[in-house]
Amino acid sequence: MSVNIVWFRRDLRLSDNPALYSATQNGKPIIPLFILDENTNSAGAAFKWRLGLSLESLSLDLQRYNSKLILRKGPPLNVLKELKSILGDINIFWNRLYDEASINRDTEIKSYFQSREVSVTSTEGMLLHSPWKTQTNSGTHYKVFTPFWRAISKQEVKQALPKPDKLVKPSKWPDSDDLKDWNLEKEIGRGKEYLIEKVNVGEKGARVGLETFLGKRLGNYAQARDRVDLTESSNLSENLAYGEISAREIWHSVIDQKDVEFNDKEMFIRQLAWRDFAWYLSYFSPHIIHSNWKAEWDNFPWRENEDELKSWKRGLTGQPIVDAGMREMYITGRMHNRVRMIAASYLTKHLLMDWRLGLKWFEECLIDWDPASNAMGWQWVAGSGPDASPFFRVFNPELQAKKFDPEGKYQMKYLGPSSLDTHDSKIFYKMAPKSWNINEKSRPSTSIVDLKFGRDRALNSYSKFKKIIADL
DNA sequence: TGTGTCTTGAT
DNA sequence: TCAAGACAC
Repeated sequence: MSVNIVWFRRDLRLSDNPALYSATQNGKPIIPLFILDENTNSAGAAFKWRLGLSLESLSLDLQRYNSKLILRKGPPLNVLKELKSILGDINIFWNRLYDEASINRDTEIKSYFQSREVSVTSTEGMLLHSPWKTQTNSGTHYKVFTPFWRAISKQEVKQALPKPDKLVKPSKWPDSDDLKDWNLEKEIGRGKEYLIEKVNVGEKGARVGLETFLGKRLGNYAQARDRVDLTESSNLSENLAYGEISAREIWHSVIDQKDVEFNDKEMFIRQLAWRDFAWYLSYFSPHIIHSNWKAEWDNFPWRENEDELKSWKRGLTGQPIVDAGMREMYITGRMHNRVRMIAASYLTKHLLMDWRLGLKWFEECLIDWDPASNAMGWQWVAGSGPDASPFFRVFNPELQAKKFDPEGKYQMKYLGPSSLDTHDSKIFYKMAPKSWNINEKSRPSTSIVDLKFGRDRALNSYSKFKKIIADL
C-alpha cells in the first residue's frame, strides 16, 4: 500500500490545511514532512529562530495524533527521491506557494514525479483566493489595490477545513533529523532569551491570539488601527508568516462576529486582502521581490552612506518615532505597521537610501517576515512599486508621531523618558551586540538629517531623476 | 496609507 | 487667530 507524504512549508498547522486534509481522505498512512532547504536556510536570523519554535509546536501537535513530523535537510527533490526509495509507493501533497523560487522548485518536483506515476496533489491553503482567479475585465492582472479589493470582495472565501480526525501511522517511520541539530537559533545570538517573551507560537497560540483580538480589539479596529500607542493590531502576522493559522479561518471568524460594526470588520479584512495582493503581485510580477517593480527606477541615484545606514538600523537616527520603531523591531521581532512606513520613508526619502537596504534589515529582524508583503511595502514607500505613492509623498516623522502617538507613549516605551530607562529600553541595550558599542548616551538628540533639508533633497533628486528618465 | 502653503470664513 | 479645504509638488 502506498503512503501519503504531506510536505509542510509555510502552513505549519493541522486545521484548514487542504494538503493534509486531502491526504487523509483515502485512509492511507500519513507521513508529515518538513524540509530545510537552501531557500529557508538563507532566511533572516529572527525568522529561522522563530521557525524552530513553530516546528517544535507542530511536532507536539502531531504527537497527540500518534503521528510525528519528519525533518529532513537538503534539496527537496533529493529528499523526496530518497524517501520514495525507502518507502516504496508514495503520493505527495502540498499547499502551493507563490514566489518564483518556490514555484520553479515545485514545478520541477511535480513533473519529475508525475512522469514516474507518483501522484502529486497541490492545493490552495495560503491565500484567501488563488491569484489566477482574479483578473481585470481586459484579462490582465490588477496593479492597484483598490480595484483588486473590489474584485475579490465579490468572490466567496472557501470555508475552513476541519482538523483531521485521525492520522493513520505508517508501518515504519523514515528517519528524521533532530531539530536541535539544525541549530536554527545560532544567528539570533543573545537576543533569544528576550524575544521568547514576546512571541506567540503555534496553532494553539494563534487561535488564542485570534480570539483575544475578536473579543477585545476588533470592535475598535477602524478607529484605532493606526494608533501606535494602542494595542489594537491583531498581531496575527507572526502566525500567518508560518501558516500557524489560515487567512481563510481568520476571514470567516471576523465576518461571523455579530456584535461588531461592518466598518471595523471591513477595515481588518482589507489587511488580509493586502497580504493576498502582495502574493498576487509576486505571482504575476515575480521580480517585485528583489528588483524595482518599475524598471526605470534602476537608474535612481540612491545615496550610499554606511554610517547613516548603521544609525538607522540601530535606532540612532535621533528621530524618536523612527528609533522607537527600530528598537521595537529589534526586541520584539515586530513593528507596528504605521511605524514601518514611517521608518521606511525616513530611510528612502530623508536619507535617500535604496529600499533594498532597509528590506534586508527587516528580513534579518522580523519574526513575521513575509517576502511578498515586505517587498510590496518597501516599494510602495520608495515609489518604485505598483500602486506606489508618488515620490513626493514624504512622511514627516514628527507630524506622524503627533498624529499616531499623541502622548508619546510608544516612543517613551522604547526610548525611555529623557533620564529614565523603561523595561523595553533597557532590554534593547542588553540585546544589542557588543560590537555596536552603544549605551543610553549613544542616541543623538536631534535627527541626523534635518527634516526640511532631507525632504527637499529627496524631492530635488526625484525631479532630476524624472527629467533624466524623460530624456532617455 | 502625504505635506506645506495658501485661501476662506468663523470667531 | 485658527480650523478646514483646495491645491501643487
